[in-house]
Amino acid sequence: MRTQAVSRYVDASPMPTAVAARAADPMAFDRPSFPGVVRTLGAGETLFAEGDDADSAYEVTSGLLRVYRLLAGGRRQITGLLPPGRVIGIAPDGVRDCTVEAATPATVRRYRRAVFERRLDAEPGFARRLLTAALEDLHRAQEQALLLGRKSAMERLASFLLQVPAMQDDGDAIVLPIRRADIADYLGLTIETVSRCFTRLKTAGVIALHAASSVEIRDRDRLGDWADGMAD
Amino acid sequence: MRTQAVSRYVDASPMPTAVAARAADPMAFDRPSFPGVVRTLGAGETLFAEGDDADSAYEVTSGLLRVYRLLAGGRRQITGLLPPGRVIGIAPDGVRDCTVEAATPATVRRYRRAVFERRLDAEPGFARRLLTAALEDLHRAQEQALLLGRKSAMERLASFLLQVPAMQDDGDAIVLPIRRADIADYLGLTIETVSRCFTRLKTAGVIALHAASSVEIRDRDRLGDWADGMAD
DNA sequence: CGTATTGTTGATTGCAATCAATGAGAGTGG
DNA sequence: CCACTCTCATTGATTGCAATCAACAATACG
Repeated sequence: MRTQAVSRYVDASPMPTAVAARAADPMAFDRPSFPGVVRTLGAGETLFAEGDDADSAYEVTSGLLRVYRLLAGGRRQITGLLPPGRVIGIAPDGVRDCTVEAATPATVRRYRRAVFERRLDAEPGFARRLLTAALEDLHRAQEQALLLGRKSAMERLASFLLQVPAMQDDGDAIVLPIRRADIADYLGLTIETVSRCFTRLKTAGVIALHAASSVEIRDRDRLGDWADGMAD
Repeated sequence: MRTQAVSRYVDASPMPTAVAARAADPMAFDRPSFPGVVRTLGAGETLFAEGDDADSAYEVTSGLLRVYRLLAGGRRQITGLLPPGRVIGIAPDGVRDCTVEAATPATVRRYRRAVFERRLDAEPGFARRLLTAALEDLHRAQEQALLLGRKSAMERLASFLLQVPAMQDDGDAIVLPIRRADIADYLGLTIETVSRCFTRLKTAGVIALHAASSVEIRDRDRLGDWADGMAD
């Protein structure tokens, strides 16, 4: 039952089940010989900030982190929304180049620089796995550049909704774990524009909005058309 | 002499001297045991295209490559401009996710997948160097996202001019190896807007335009102010 | 020297930002 | 349980920046 799935999310965990499952492995850094220390973050809590000394890397184990950079006048660009399984904070030069906060209540496993280095030397293939992960991040960054540089507001939101399956409950019912402000800053828009685009998609019958944070994708194909600028 | 430096660029190589120097090493993949095959590209020539099978990686050895993605309606977003020393094309999944062309006449060294793999296994630390390079790319991508998502046209162009030292002749005389169309597609703008911004910076006395491709930075600090939105 | 390509400038339009209220929940305390 | 408040989201009116449309200028090139 869809409703049940949603309430399960609300009751127990900040992330839908699909994500909890993903959290179980993909990267799975934790090893007895290279222990990660679990840290719990409340919503909005900062993991680290731009300019800080970087002496650890982190793997997201639950919740959602937001990575961002700030500009004069308080302008913010969110460059990443990290679901469980993603790694953040490897900084060869020792200084943080972005700020990371919990967008929802979250947990991470922390790996101290020394432990990380030791493992890079001891475990052949570890650097390679990290390389693959970094290249995936790079691909996502490229995708975001395309979105920010060349897509209209409607295309941005539609692309976003299609790309969020990371936080998706199956059955096309999505519970967005983040607020309009985060979506706006991720898409390079304002909250008003994001809201208007939601309304337009709803009016077009492509999505249903049960609550501000509960979106149901009614017609995935047509949403894809919006994302590609093939609809109007 | 400044003029000499510029003419040296025009006469001999598509890249100014500073870059030729950089080309000598930073990454320096070439090893007798892991040979890279040199390939020469004419201006506009394609190295590989989105969707192609990926069986090689490349190191830029001269010139400038442009990395881009396309959207419906011919919209193009350039996600990277690669000077000598940069590596492109490592694709664990075997499929190209972007197109790479020579923005100027260029040369690259090609490393076949098999050679690359062999080296990853044989040379400890190679994967780590690649990881560091990928993380640097990631940082640049983040910077670009900030620019595309939150900066005004003037801020974008000013940031671009300050960040191009990769192609810079010392003495603040820059010969831009690329056309307005490339700058526009890199900055998420149109050529008209780029042109207007150049004119405004020139009128403000911050830069001088000797020719369309020859820009001289007259006041680096004030250009920095423009880049940060602190000028008007 | 003529043609093609690239760059600049001007006029106008249009999309998203900004400014300004209003509405909808969630949590609190009476 | 119901005001009350606080935060977040939606909607409306207007502005403003950059895109588009349209000439025109400059440079490269055969």
